[in-house]
Amino acid sequence: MNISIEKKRADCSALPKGWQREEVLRKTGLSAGKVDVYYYRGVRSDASLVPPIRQTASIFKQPVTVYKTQESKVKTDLKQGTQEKPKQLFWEKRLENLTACDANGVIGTTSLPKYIKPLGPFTSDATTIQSLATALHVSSQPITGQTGLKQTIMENPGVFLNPEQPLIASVTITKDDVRRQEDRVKRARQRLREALVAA
Amino acid sequence: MNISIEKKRADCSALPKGWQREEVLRKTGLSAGKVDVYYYRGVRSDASLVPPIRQTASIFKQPVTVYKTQESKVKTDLKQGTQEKPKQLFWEKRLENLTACDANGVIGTTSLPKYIKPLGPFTSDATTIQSLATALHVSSQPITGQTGLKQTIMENPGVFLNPEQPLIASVTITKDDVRRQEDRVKRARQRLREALVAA
DNA sequence: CGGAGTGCCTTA
DNA sequence: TAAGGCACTCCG
Repeated sequence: MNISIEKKRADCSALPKGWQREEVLRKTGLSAGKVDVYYYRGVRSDASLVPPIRQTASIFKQPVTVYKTQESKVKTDLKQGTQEKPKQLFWEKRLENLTACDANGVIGTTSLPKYIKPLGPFTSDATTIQSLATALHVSSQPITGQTGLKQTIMENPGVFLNPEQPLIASVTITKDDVRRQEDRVKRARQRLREALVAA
Repeated sequence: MNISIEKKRADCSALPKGWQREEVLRKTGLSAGKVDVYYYRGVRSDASLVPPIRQTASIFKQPVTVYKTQESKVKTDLKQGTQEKPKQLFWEKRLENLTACDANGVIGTTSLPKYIKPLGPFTSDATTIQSLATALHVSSQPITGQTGLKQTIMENPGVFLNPEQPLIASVTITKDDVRRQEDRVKRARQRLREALVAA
């Protein structure tokens, strides 16, 4: 019995981060036996497309905040193969014009620390923060930012962006940074205590 | 204002008799601007599908034989376009096993003159006669029979049959043929007169 | 109209 | 001559 592999999909070190190479064997016709090569880019983290949301699960007697850690798998079977649906590469685009608000209007605004530099096809700080916050929330690996060459990424972000990192330039957090942040939290807590005593 | 033709349906000399070519412009999507080409075959005369029939029209006080010279136009709108109903190409098939009869059984049988040769996907003389009789009854153009190559037509009658001609090989009726037929009618009338006198 | 899969031209 | 890369067909 003659066994031959008809489809083979794999990472490939020569490719930019997040890309895969697929080889498909032609099975019929004059060109049967030839191989077609296809390149696919892995999906960027899209957990944020199903954001944490308040909804009522019937086993609880009150609303509960739930979130999905991974996309539910929906498959469309076309012929014998399994087809993936197209997905949004720059999911941050969806959140571009959304802001938190209450009855009095928009709640605060945010700004980036000076050592966090936006990098990618978006320019607003809000978009950068969304990207970073999602990475921190979802990623199981260290957050480093984009480590590729800025020029390379900016010329063709669809190809060269590292899909597993947020839209910021490479960044290093030192022990000092951590210590400074701990101090800041400590001071904020102290002020809160004083305010409660004074009230 | 930019006017472009979205649908264009026309005869095409490169096509077999009775076929039309339609070009449809894709208006949206990735392939917008491309053209899909469809081929349609004109309907073969199907007047015989509404055969002459005895029925009562209320303005007459007795049954009257009526017949339709052309199909009544029934349109089914599918989406925004006008869809035609599929029609039977070889309508003779419907009549294949029908014969005239009276209380005593089948009335007579028919046979073809030797110079009328059946040509098409049917073999019985009865079918050939139905086809020929309908053509003589309905057609406004001269009946010549199928003028294409017999082999071509037989290999793919659905494509190469001339829809405006009956299922007989090309035939020529000479002045002599007409004169012989006139003589035959004259003699039959003569015999009828004699029979009536004798009765 | 989209997409998988094949035809076939181009390049070296 | 092989591999790459479009164009195109065909069918859902």
